[in-house]
Parts: sequence; C-alpha cells; structure tokens
Amino acid sequence: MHNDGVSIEYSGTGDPTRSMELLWGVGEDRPRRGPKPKLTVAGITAAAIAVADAEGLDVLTMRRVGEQLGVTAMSLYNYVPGKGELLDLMLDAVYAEVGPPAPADAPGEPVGWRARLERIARDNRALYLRHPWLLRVATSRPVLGPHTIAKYDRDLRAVDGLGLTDIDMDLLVQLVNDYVHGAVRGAVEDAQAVRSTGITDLEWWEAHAPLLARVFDPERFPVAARVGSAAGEEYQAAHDPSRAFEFGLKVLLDGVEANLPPR
Amino acid sequence: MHNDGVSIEYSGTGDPTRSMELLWGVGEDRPRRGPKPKLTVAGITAAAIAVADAEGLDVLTMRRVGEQLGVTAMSLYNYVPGKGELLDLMLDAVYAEVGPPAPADAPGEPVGWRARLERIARDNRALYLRHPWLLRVATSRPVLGPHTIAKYDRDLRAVDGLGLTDIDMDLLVQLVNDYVHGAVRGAVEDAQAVRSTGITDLEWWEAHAPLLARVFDPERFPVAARVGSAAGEEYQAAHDPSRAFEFGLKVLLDGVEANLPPR
DNA sequence: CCATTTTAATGTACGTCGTAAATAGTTTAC
DNA sequence: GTAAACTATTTACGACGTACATTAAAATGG
Repeated sequence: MHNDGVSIEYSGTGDPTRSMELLWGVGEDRPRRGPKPKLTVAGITAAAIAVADAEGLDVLTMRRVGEQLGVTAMSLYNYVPGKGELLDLMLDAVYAEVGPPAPADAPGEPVGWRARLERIARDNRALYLRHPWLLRVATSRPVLGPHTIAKYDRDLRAVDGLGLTDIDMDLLVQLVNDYVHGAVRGAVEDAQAVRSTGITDLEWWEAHAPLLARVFDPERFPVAARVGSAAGEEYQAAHDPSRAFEFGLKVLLDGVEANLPPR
Repeated sequence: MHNDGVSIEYSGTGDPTRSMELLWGVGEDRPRRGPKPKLTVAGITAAAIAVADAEGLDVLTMRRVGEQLGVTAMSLYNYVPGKGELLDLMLDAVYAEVGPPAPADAPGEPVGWRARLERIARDNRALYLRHPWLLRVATSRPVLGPHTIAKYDRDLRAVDGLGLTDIDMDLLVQLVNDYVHGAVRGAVEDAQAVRSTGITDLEWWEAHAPLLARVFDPERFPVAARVGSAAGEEYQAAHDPSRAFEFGLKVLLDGVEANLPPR
C-alpha cells in the first residue's frame, strides 16, 4: 500500500501567478477553434471538492478527479496547470461559502464586536467540518483569490471601528482564525481516525490499556494520570465536541475584551 | 515532478499497538542469533528527524533515511514496521526535548500559573521552530509514548492547584497548545515558502501586484484594502515574527485570568 | 568443527502517484 | 478543402511505500 494514512497537500506549490489568473478569470477569451471543451475550471474544482469531501485528501488524485468527470487525468491539464493550482482553486471556492461581507447594519447581522467574532469563529468551524480536508491544506503565502479577499474583508469588519490600529485588527483576526483552526483540527482528526480505522475510541483504549498499565507509572506522572482518566471518562460519558470549542472561544474573547482600547 | 510541494504525513497510520511497544521498549529481548544489527530504533528515529529537520517532510522517505544510515530502505523494516510507526517514534522523540516535569518548587521554575503557561507556550513554539515538520504531522489519536505523557503531565502541572476541575484543566492546556500550533504554523509556512521557492515576500508581492491592481476593486473591500496594505508595509518594515505570537499569548492568558475560579 | 537455525541486509517487483511528450481526433478560419 | 488550433488519450518516466525472495552473517547443538 502506498500511503494508507492521510497525506496532506500544500496549496501554492504550483505557479501562483497562473493560479491567480485562473482565480480571477484572466485571459478567458473563448477558444476560437478546436473541439468544444467538455469541462470547465469551475466544474473541475467542484468535482475535486466533492472527492475531497467524500473521501479525503489522500484519495484526491488527478486520476480520481478525472474519473469523477468521465475523463482521463491528463485532460485536466488542459484547464489547470497542475494539482497545486487545483488546490488553490479549491481553497478559494470553499471560502465562497461563507458569503460576501454584508453591511454592518444589514438585518440579521450580529451587533457588537463580540457577537460578530463569535459568528466568524462558528462559521469557520462549520466550514472546516463541512470540508475537513481544509485543515490539511497549508495556506502559506495564500493565493489571493476573490473569495479569500472577501473573507478577509468580512473578518476585519468584525473588529473595525473599535479604535484598534490596522495592525492590531490584522493580528486579532488572525488570532481568532488560528484558534479555530487549532481547536477544530483536534476534533476532526479524532472523528476521522474512527472512520478510517474502524476502531472506536473505546476499543482503542481497551486495546492499549493493558500495555499502558504495564509500562506507565502513575507515581511518576500523577497529574497526567488523574486528569487523563477524568477527561477520558467525561469524554466517554457525554462527549460534546462543541464544548471544548465554545470554552476556548469564551476564554479567548474575554481576553480580547480586556485588550480593547477604552471607548 | 512528483510532488514539489510539502506533503504532510499522518502519525498513527501504522499499527498503534506496535508503535506503543516500540515506544516503551517492550519485547526488547536481545536477539540471540543472526548478524549483529547495524542499526537501532533510536538511531533510525534520530536519522529520520535529522532528515526532516534539514529537508522537510516531503523528502523524508524510507530510501532517504536508509541512505542517511548507509543502508537500503528495506533494512529499516527490520526495526520499524513502517513509515507510520516511524513518525510516531519521531513525535515522541522530539517531545523528549522539552524535558521531564520538574517539581513546582525547583529552582528556576517559573512561579505562578501565568508564568508557567507562558513558559509552556514559548517552549512549544521553540520546539516547532526547531522541527517545523511537527506542524505537518497530524496527531489524531496520539500514540501515548513516554515523552508524550511526560509532556502532558508537565503541561497540566502549570494549571494544577488553581481550583479548576480536571476537565477544565485538560481543556485549558489544550487551548494553549492549540493556540501555539495555529500561531506558529502561519509563521513557519511563510518562512518555508521563501526557502523552498526562492522567492521573497517582496518579490512575490511585486510579481502579483500588477494583476491584483487590475482585478481587485478596493471599493468593494475597503477594510481589507486598508488593513491589508498597512499590515503588508509593517511586515516589510520591521518584521518581528514573535510579535504576533506574544500578542496572541497575552490576549489568551488575559482571557484565562478572567475565567479562573476566585481564590 | 560443522550443520542447523535464526536474523539482518539486499535485490527485485508491484501498484500508486504527478505529469511530460507524443499522438489522435475535432472544430473553426481561410 | 485544407490548414491551423485546440482537446482528449495513450504511453512513459521516475518517484513513492513495501511485499517477497534471496543472500550473508552470527549463535547454537551436536
């Protein structure tokens, strides 16, 4: 077996200039000659997202995407320069789901910075849960697609007008996004471990308890022993995946509140 | 080219039971017959870490690790069941670097929960900077190696005795670790993008500015335009990578303070 | 000491991946 | 109608993890 784990991919490995042209639809003068294209960039992107959503990033291969569209892998290269650029397109496409920034006074928009940041955090969490592969795509030097920028704008509006410097606004938005990424990552990976291995947490624990009992000395690590077993039991008894998330979010936003400039 | 990006790997894809036996040194009865082993599990782990540190996770192949040790890839399989288990070993090995938990009253130990949590966060950050590939290894269903447990114990001691429930202690430690992971991830990936592509941030920006100027409408995203360019300039002028980290850490710990039980 | 047994290291091979290059087929422009 | 432009397929290459078969080396039992 080549890779029975979950291989994570890197966005931006392709030619970023080409990615950006694709993202912004530059140079889309319709081809004048030759056979009608069976595919579109948007269609390929959607198919790739569907594959990644359903089967994970490690099954997302050019051959698999082609198959999804009734086409060979190499056909895709008529539309997309390579897999790296396709990942860039996938990223920007899912960011479209959070929607464009709305005016602050639009009906239904949360009022107050705290409600707005909570909304952003929860929307991001939902996005990660819908597209778990997002957590595994590194976004270093992000390709600035239209929806990526829209999301950035939307995020920033949550903390605009509070007397923060531009720099601090940027830092704050990044802080919230970093937190959400980290918090969801753990939860999603747990769930995927269950699905991909077919072993539940309980079974896993029971399989390893005997070995741990033999090698682990609770005297040496008393706090870990106590808290670990307490957390394990709680986790078994009433596992609410959003509880840790909401706990951390509250703590984080309390900290933000303490660091806002006086009104 | 097969994968010019950075492929990220998954710990725990091998047989976790076998990994734990390796981690705890179970069944290490010395071989009675046959040629002397040229290698050791610890040596292989160290070599793999060296490769990953120096060249990144995408160059970490069994063939490459073998080469590092003057041996073919297949030799490694006499010591380690597969690459997944090797990753488990690498993880636990680097956790050893943070050192065993020390008694709270040992000389040099920070006093007070806040100083202890800061220490943990900064130690973790330093660990990620030394071993950037750590950020790319998913730790779902972590294999409970000795140093992993020691680290957990060490982390928990920072918040022990504050009147928190065991569950809240666990959540709090996880919160800090999640934050550090998220914050360092962005910074490290930026740096790696520069190294692996040979393009500096300034060059990258200059290459894309013309296209962006053509397609990006600042009227539509005024906040992003303003803050983005301010952040970009600041970033160019005086880039202190630890600034964002310390900012976030302060905010987070202020939030923790607001959520501690009254003394 | 030698034959047997056990273990380590190697060599070869398979099926996977991304994608370069060559080829075949299709549509439009002149 | 022919040439040019374009799309889709086929084939092939070098990488990957690792199964399998083979060879070499050490310790044991006689």
